[in-house]
Amino acid sequence: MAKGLPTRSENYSEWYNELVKRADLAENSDVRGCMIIKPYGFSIWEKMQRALDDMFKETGHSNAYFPLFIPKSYLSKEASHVEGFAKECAVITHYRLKNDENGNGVVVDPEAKLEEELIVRPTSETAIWSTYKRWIQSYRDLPILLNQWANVVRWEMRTRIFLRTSEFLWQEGHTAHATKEEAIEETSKILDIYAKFSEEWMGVPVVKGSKTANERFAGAEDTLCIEALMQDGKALQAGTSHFLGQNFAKAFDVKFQSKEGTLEYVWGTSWGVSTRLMGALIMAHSDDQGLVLPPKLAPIHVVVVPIYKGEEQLEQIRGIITPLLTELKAAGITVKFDDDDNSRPGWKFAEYEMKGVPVRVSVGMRDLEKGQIEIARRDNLTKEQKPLEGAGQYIIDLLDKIQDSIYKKALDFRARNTNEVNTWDEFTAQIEKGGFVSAHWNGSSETEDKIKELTKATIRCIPLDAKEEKGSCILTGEPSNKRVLFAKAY
RNA sequence: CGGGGUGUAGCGUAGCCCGGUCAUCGCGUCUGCUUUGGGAGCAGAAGGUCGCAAGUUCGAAUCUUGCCACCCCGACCA
Repeated sequence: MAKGLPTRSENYSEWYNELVKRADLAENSDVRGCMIIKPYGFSIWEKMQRALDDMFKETGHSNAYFPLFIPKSYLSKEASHVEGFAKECAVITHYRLKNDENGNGVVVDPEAKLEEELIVRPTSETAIWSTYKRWIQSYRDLPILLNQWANVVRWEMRTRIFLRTSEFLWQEGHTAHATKEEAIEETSKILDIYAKFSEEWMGVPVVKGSKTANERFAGAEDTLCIEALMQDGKALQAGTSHFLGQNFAKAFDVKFQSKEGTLEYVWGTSWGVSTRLMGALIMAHSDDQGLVLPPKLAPIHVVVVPIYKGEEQLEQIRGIITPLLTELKAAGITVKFDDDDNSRPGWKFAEYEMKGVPVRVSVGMRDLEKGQIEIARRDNLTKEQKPLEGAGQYIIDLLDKIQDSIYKKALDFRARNTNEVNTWDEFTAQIEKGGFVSAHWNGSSETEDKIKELTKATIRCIPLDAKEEKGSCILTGEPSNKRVLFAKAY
């Protein structure tokens, strides 16, 4: 009989891997570094997509689709972009296989070598800007606000399911603007959408900030990000929004004629969140019993488990519970009545806890006699008896309460695990303990590198709301005027 | 690409040192009956090129060599 998970305190990463499998979210594929997202896991991703997509549409963006393959030469047009991605690109060199003459299956046909090799997109800036060159001539063509939902490939050396896979799913927004100000505004507008989504839908509090030069996107002038804190005290970059300046416009020669008649380079942004969010969701809330899902992203909100002996009792329960199911469904709540006779209630309880179903209702003959049902919350594992009368509204309200309470719990966790330090000794000790460490820094990449080398911690971001404060750099003692957020990161 | 480790049924494993009824056990699966308020019990059944290849031997899961795959630790990353 399948029993519990490894606990988080025992072995956090084993707990995570096991949970992903046992909750039916995903599994590793036969291709190294790639994952098979299973139906239950994918339906969570679909809910994420839907919510984000709606927000993008509300802010004037449209979806489009660009090809998986990018001519190799495109990548090299923007210097720092190539440098950032060249080391992790899958390359298409041939377009045909043939039967091996020695009968060993199929082999690459050497006759079918491509004139120009193609790369599998690690991101689409180059494909998109080479297109924008054709689409943009005048200020009237601007802005262009596009998004695409796609898969990308980055040939990672070490992979973790959802957190870092060689192929992952994401959305990438690519916008083009006439002015610098407008592009910068777009960058922060998107960051706000990401933060709102993370907090209100995923129940994961995030810090909005900007990246240091070291952590910036290859080809960006400025990278904004949302950073979340996982239960093991490590930080996770959950989304990024880049101000590209005119870098890609210059690389791809994208100019427009302004109202005044001058010819100017276009300003750009790009932004994305990926299936990594699934990892954030899992690690932010789940416990040793399994997954804990915020109701807004749960594929099943409520599961009803009948407890019965024989067909007759089952039908009796079904009859009495049906109005409740109907009421909940009418309120847009996804309910599953689990009348599978092959597994027993105890097994079902454990199984739905593993899968993170927010609310479980169980009903047996004892309850029917008293006109009540048992309602159990996944997030805090409490259960209570409630009269069947009025249970529908109670559950509807409960789901909101759970959504809220999951967020508050994560917020509280982050507050307890965010610490200000002022000396190097405090710093190293606190980094060792985990969590966000807020400290002064002299602003140089060399110092950041040195700190990383010594402690494995990186600057997750310079928080947007960082207040002016005189201090001295944690490593060098040089003056600094604001604190930045350090952590060990995924 | 460096350093370490592991490959035996769908999954997890014993056996390997010391070659010979050793292919073990648990879970899962299938059939039947009894069960059903926190991961059911009994009885029966199916399921394996012991990672691949070559070698040593009368005989190889076990010894030798080569190859492959995966995992962990490092360098790189959303």
